[in-house]
Amino acid sequence: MIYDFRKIEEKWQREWAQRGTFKAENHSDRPKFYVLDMFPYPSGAGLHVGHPLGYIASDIYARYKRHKGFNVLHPMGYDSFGLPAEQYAIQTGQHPAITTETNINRYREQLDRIGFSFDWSREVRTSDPEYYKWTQWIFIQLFGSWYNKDSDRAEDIEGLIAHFERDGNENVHAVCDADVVPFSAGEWNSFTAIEQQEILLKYRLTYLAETEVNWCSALGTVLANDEIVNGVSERGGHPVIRKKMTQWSMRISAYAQRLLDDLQGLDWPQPLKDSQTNWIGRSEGASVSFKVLPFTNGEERTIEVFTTRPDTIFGVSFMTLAPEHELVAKITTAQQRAEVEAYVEATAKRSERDRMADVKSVTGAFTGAYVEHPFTKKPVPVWIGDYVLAGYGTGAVMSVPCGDQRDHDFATHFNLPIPNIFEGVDVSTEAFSDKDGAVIANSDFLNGLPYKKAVKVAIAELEKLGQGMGKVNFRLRDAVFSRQRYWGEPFPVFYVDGMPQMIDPSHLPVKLPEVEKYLPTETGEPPLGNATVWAWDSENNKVVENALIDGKTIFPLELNTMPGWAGSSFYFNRYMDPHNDGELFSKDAINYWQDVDLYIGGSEHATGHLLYARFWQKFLFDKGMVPRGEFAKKLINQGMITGTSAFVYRLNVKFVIKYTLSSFSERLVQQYNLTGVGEAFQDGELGSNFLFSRDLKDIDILKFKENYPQLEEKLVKYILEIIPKAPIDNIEAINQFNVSVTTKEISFTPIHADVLFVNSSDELDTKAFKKWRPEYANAEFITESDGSFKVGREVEKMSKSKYNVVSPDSICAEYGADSLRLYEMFLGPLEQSKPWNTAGITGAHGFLKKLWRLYHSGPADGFYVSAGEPSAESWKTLHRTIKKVETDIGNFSFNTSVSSFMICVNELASQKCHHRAILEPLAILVSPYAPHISEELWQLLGHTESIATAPFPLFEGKYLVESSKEYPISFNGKMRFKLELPADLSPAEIEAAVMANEQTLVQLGGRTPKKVIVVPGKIVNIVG
RNA sequence: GCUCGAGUGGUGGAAUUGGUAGACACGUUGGACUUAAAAUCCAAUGGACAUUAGUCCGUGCGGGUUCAAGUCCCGCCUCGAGUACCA
Repeated sequence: MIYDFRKIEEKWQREWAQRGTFKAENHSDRPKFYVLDMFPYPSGAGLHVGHPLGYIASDIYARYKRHKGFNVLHPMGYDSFGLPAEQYAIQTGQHPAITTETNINRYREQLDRIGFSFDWSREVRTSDPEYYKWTQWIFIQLFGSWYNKDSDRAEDIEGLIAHFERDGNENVHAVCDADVVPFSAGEWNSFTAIEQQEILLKYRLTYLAETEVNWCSALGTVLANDEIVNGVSERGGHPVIRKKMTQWSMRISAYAQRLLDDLQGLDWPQPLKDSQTNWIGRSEGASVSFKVLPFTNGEERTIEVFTTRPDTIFGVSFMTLAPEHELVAKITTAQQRAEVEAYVEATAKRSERDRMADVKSVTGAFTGAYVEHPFTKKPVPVWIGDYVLAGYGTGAVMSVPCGDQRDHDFATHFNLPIPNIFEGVDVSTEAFSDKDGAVIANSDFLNGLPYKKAVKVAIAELEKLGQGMGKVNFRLRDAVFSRQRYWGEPFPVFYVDGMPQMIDPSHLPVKLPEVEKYLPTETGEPPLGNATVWAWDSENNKVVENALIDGKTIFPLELNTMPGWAGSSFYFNRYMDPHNDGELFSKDAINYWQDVDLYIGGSEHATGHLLYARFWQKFLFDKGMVPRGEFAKKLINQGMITGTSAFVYRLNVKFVIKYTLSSFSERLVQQYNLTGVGEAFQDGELGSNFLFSRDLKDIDILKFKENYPQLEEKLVKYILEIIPKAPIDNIEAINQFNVSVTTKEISFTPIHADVLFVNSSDELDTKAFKKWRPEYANAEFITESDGSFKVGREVEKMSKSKYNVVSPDSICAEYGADSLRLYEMFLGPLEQSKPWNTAGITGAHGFLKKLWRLYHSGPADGFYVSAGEPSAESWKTLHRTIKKVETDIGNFSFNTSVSSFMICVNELASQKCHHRAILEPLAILVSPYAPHISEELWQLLGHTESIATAPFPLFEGKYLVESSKEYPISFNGKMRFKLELPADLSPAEIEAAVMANEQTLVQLGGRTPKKVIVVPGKIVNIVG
């Protein structure tokens, strides 16, 4: 009876769906286990074999946990808002909701074929109004909260208002805008409502503020820092510049310290934690304020700087501000104004990418202003320079050229003094930035102190002056939360007198309006401005169309939408109770499921999704809505499956054309610098129409001429056909030339061939290739000596543009989902990146056939297991496998457990084991990996219930007890032979037995060993 | 530049706490079955030398510790990932 995987897989996928086998209950006596995958963005390209890798691993784990008696939550959904759907809409006019729906259906079809045990009844889609209702709801909660540094958590804004009414903002320690001015209770109460709202906005956890943003004009939107890679947009690679715009921001910076601290307790990959630590970028130092000179008409200005080296304060010889620093315009002297303004303008125009590409060149300008050194009271010149970043610290630095290389470069370039404050160090050519090697000198009260002490003393002295204090600074900046896009969550916000108002949660969701154009409007307004009327009727509490904004009952709505990460920052909680219309999730559900036990996804989300999601989780935790401050206990980054691209090699040729002139004019002589000789030469280069097989491409011009004389002739002919006939465009002159071509140099350009046209022996279907690339329709394929045309191979990222995509559907069709699952796991360690090679799948497929045969090789055709007692050998094989598989799953070492299955089946087959006592537990062991075949065998074994919840076989050590051990006997550490000895011998007995052995005597050749090492149960080493 | 991670056969990769290097699979070669192919099964497969027995070499390179090193220590090399003027 053959293993008909198509029938079996289709049958069980249908059965599971009908029976609701994997539906998780929110109430259970069994312990809970939550296994989560990062939900995909449903792109138009569909899945390739790299995508399901993590899903397969998590599915194995989820199935294993079900066998172990857990109530498993294993949901799946779609992160379905985002740029590509919208870009597609702009190009084709198709509504993103429609293309998204199509893509989701395709994804679902592909996922279903792989046999995942997802509980689809809990599916969420971020673009579904029933879902984004809650994204909007959380936004409202954030708006209604402020961060209290004293309690170190987010609190309701009402409490803050009460405090203002009672005591003003004195003694309020909030994480908020730096430019909040102090006010008393009396002042607060006398402020207008709008003034009060303006002040409160500076405290809220999400706030509207004019900030420096990353503006990408090609995408027509702002981008978050993690959406920019190497100075260009992550999507599309468009240039990005810094620009001031009024935007919604999220005060993630309030949580910087907690986000850092709580990493400690997470079982996440170290590289991922490192990159979050890096991104948060905590640094300890001091803030120092410098007074701006002179103190005219009583107006005293100071410039704040942050430094990690307050100990070097006596080395300050100038100060540098970021060109965007707000004081630049105010302190620049009339004399320097023109230069400074020109510099500021020039830097503002530069894109991020230009700036990054140009790190080495030093630029800047002198403002003409001076500040006073806090200790020496000497004037310090103030410069601006773009090496100082506006967004970090205060956007100003105290420049210590002897201790900081960038300051040193700047000083050298502009000829500024470089005072030395280190004992016995030469700083004339290079700054001395080694903290621990330094003893401070020329620094008044810091003289003779080492780094750490000097820092302490300097801070203490600054505090005495009231001009500084110890400070911790973070690199992490607040996250810009608005996007000028259509396909995202609308804000639940309308504006009254220019101040943002939250729509009452009872009226959510605020649904996206229909628009005709998805591009931002000409005026730079977001696409929602394209809706005929997109306004809020505050009387009837609804979005209205075709009504005039009157500022009384009809108000303008926020036109921006939320960024992609909004919907993904809490979806793991929503899965717990996805259809709850009255709450984000019920108390019962969240208290039962608590948090994610295992989260699997890509490492590219390290500083985006995974940081934002932790932030929102902490916020919900502060508000008492979730019981855990971290949402995922354990996280694994699956590696990438790379593609194996195929190449053909196009012959390129460098050639010389010789023009022999029968007669030539004075003009030609001049134009081509002819020296009176009747010849002119011109070099040329072109790609030919000849495609070479891979092993032929390592050939030089001499060999080429020798090996392919006819080809060279053709090539010359080809060149003659397509090059201009004469070095001038005078038609009449052509006849005066005799043209000949000599090939001079050849090279090969690799050209992608679609892997679909390549068989397992790397041979290319040249007909299919020609049809696919019409520009090579007339190309000549130069084959190997055996007549085959072979492609070259190279490992690259799997992508459509590289024509190396292998789809899971084609694998499922040819080998089955179980084969795909096994093979993906078998490829190598989960976390590692590894190349896909379709040829290898026969190994996994062959294993499944052998497994099937194990249950089908009785006396008659068909299913067969026997009763009775299996051999000791078979018991040993089974229990060794149970043990191995359990430890492997525990270590997420799925590749090694697949090989242990292979070993097990190979052994059982050679033992001719047909015993139910062995084959029944074996089916369960294999079931997490290859669920379809296991279900089928389980049913054939006579079970009516699904195998999914069958208890995992218990390991029993008694089956592995050995009566003897085959000892490797080594001499000076080199294994020479093996010796079977009883397992219960003492070391002395082992030694005696080994020394008495014939082979030992041969090895020793009469010498007496110096020492014999016996490790019972392991090895014997004879040192001679 | 900085921070991580990794280098093992033709290929993907195994190797418990320092204890038989190369499990398992792909590929290759040879054989059986077959009219033939597919499928299946059997055997060989790190390199060199050797008729066999066997010997020597071998986990990126150079040292070291140890009875014993892919594994531990020191110094390099190469590749990959992340980050990048963070004061």
